[in-house]
Amino acid sequence: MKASKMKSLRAAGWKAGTAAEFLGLSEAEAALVGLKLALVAAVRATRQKRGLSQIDLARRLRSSQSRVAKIEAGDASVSLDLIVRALLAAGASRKDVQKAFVAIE
Amino acid sequence: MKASKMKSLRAAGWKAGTAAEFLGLSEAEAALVGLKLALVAAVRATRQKRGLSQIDLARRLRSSQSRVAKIEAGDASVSLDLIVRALLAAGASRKDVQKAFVAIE
DNA sequence: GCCGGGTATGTCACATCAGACATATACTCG
DNA sequence: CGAGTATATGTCTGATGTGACATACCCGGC
Repeated sequence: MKASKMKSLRAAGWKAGTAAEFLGLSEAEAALVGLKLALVAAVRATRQKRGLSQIDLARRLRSSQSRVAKIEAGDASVSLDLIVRALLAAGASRKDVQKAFVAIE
Repeated sequence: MKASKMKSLRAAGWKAGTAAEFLGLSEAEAALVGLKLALVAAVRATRQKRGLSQIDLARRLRSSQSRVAKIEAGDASVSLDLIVRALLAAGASRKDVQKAFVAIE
């Protein structure tokens, strides 16, 4: 999806000044992906630390095992909202979420 | 949406052990809302610090002024993804996002 | 008064995400 | 080997989020 968006933008032949915006955009996309990956790792770590199976977490999340698997796999069809919800449902406190967020290098 | 979900759960007459889960859920919901509000405030602050109008930010985000307004208003129809994207598009660095996240009490 | 830039609010068609299910894979223990 | 448990992957249908547009609401200067 990101790649296709970039392609269409390129194909559109943007005018002066838009190049910087474009670069900024992809930079932002990369940052967002980084955040997601960090949180995703925290979800799995938190879940395992509590000795929960994906099914257990799915129950707490009121979702399904397959969706939990997708969350942890960093599947593109998973939103940041759901990742954070999963992290909280896994038992992470607000503070833990913050730490997970900061645990990016 | 949250309220309706809670209602339907209540109406469903949950079994033993589910009560704690239910409480945990609403707690998580509250934490998520808190995170969103903190980030939303950061979006407006960052945008204004850079002297950008909502229209300017909308352009960078490749979205519309009305959506930016909704983001900053904490509208329920706005996802965490979009809030973070807006924050980044407003010029916030990854570090700034982390700080915004931590700036919750 | 009335413009003008900036912001807020409501609506809608379309895109994306969600939960659920089936199914596949992997690993352990008899 | 088969049975059990945990996780991964693909695909549906319905729910939710999105951009765009119209329009209303401010407020400052003219």
